[in-house]
Amino acid sequence: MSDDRRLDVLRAIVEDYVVTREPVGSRALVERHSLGVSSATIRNDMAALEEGGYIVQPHTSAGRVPTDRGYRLFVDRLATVKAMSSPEKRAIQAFLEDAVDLDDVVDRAVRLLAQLTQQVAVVQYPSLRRSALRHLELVDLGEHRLLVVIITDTGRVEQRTLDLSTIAPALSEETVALLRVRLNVVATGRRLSELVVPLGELADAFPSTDQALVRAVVQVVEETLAEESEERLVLAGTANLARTGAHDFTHTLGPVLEALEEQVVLLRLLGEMADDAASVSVRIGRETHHEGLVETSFVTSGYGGEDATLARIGSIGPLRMDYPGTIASVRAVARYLSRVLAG
Amino acid sequence: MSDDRRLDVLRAIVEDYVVTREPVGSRALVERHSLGVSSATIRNDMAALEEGGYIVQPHTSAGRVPTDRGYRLFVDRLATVKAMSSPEKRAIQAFLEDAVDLDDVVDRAVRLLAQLTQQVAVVQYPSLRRSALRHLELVDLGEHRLLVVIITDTGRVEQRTLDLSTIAPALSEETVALLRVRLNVVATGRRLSELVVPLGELADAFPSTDQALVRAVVQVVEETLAEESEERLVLAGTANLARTGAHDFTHTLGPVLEALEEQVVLLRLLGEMADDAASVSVRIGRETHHEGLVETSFVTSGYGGEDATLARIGSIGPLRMDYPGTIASVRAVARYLSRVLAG
DNA sequence: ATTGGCACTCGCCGACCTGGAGTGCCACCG
DNA sequence: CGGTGGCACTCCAGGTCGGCGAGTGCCAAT
Repeated sequence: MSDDRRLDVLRAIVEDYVVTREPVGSRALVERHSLGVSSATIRNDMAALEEGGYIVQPHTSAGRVPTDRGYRLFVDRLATVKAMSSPEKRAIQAFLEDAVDLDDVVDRAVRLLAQLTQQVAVVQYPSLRRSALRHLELVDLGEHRLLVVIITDTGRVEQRTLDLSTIAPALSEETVALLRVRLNVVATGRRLSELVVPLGELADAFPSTDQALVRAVVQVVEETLAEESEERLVLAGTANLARTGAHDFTHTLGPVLEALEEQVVLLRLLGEMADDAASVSVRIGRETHHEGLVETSFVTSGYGGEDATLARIGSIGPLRMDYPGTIASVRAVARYLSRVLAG
Repeated sequence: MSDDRRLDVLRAIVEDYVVTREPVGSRALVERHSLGVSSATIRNDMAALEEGGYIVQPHTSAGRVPTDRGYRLFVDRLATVKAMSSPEKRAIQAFLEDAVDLDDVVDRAVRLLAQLTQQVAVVQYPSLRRSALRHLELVDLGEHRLLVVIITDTGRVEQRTLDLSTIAPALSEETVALLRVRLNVVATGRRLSELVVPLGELADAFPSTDQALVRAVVQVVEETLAEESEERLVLAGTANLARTGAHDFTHTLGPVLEALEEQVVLLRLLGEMADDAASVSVRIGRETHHEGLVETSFVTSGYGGEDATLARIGSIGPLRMDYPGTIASVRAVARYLSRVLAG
């Protein structure tokens, strides 16, 4: 018995089901794919595949539908990745290169991905902790308020204001200038995650009158880096859910939207998938470990450079999505996004 | 014939329909509201209301449903505004006051409004052009790159990087410092919209070698202010559409989501409604002038202080929404949002 | 192992029916 | 003249029924 053919059958089922959205039967299968055997043979294979848990029939006397497990096997062993056409590549690159700042890059990337996949796209802002620091700026706002601005090499800018009325009521221009210089000497060019120790030692180098000030500033910087909540996400293409996936969800669309709004859920997912380094990884159905997303799959990739992944982007769609196409799109956008941020 | 009673009937129809989501008939009406007349009389009134275009019946032998026009009359003349309870007020204020920066305030406000109304909430970022300037900062990033940071009194921070390699290859620390000081002298405390002329004259005060630099910086500032695209929006509660409005839309949910993603559409709407100054205003169905939103209504209010409206917030829900409740929520959030930004 | 054949299962779809809610109208009344 | 009770009429919602067809599982044959 040919094990290969069974896999071919599974592939055919997935491909057909993705297109037609309807359970696919043995007859239709032999007609559309040149499998070289009769429908009865296919039926036997199907029975075996069902035995293995790769497909199910919604009712007796209906065709077969892939299960989570079936899709999993499909993406792991059966899917041949589609290559992007050159014009597509150029369009992607051009579109991203036109961006004016980081917000714009992220915004363009997420819209682009939503457009390409016709699904929901999500882009995570470049991680603060894993970025390298380009500049630290201190601005005296008057009224005992100090603005701390953190600028990373990816162009991300974070700011916090600091109330100094109880710490350093008389804030001199010179102290601020000195602190600015020293902070930058210590910090510039380093990964933010490597900064905690050197920053902690900084206060010692200042006269005792200024130490409280220095410590307060250092603390703000550290807090900003530590804040997980600052792992910001941007979404686009939720409308695609309702459009293309109209008959996939309709009654279960609510939970999906809720899950998408709960950024915590997405952040956890993205975090879990970060293990898989910079390559594309896929979560199918229950693998998302989230109730609202059992009928969806999530394709993600890291971005941000060869060595270290800064953050992730991804595309969320119905279980029966075009996996090869989505994977190709996610990979392409991730790649060009990395390139634009590096350049 | 009592014209007043007809309006009472309309009010009753709207109120019932909002609750039951089903066409309301004459019998049910007399049972639930003490109108003091028989159902036959109500039927006559209903016929008159239908004649006037305030209600329609989906089919013969069905109850009546309010039209856009009916809702309009309801909100204009019949709706008594609900007052927020004191605990609610306090909760709103407390929740908004906990925010750490502008992004956080806006984020909290939009989530809060979505939660209160159980609909989609939208908050527009405080307008740059109408804000006053708190500080302008210039940061030399090295490699001929200059970072321009604009900080407004509402806490909004915009930044742009500027490539100077062709303009001022040798950028001296002193020039930057001088420019920073002079920019702030001219700009601090002014409305950004009043800045164009004074900024334009600034270059003349510099030695000719630096004029190109000054002009470039000024241009960036002006561009940033001019960019309509920087009228940023934040949404929340799209999941509420699918949940509560499940049977209102289902098949028309796609277009609604598309419209919401097209921020241009929302911005136009908010812009149109800005005429109505700081008070709450309502767009019902077709009044939105947008195909995807014909089955929705939009309740908005300006916020940002007594004198000048900085931007708007709003709530979008199905045609048959709780208008008094929504209006109360929008007004309350707008009010406390203004207060928090001012404080 | 593959295949043609065949009996069987079931969901889908249209036809049909009936109950009930709601209307419009009319004749009547205070 | 506005309000009311009554009544005939309409038409949707929901349920039942039966036939069609797609699809299956199994078996005997190759």
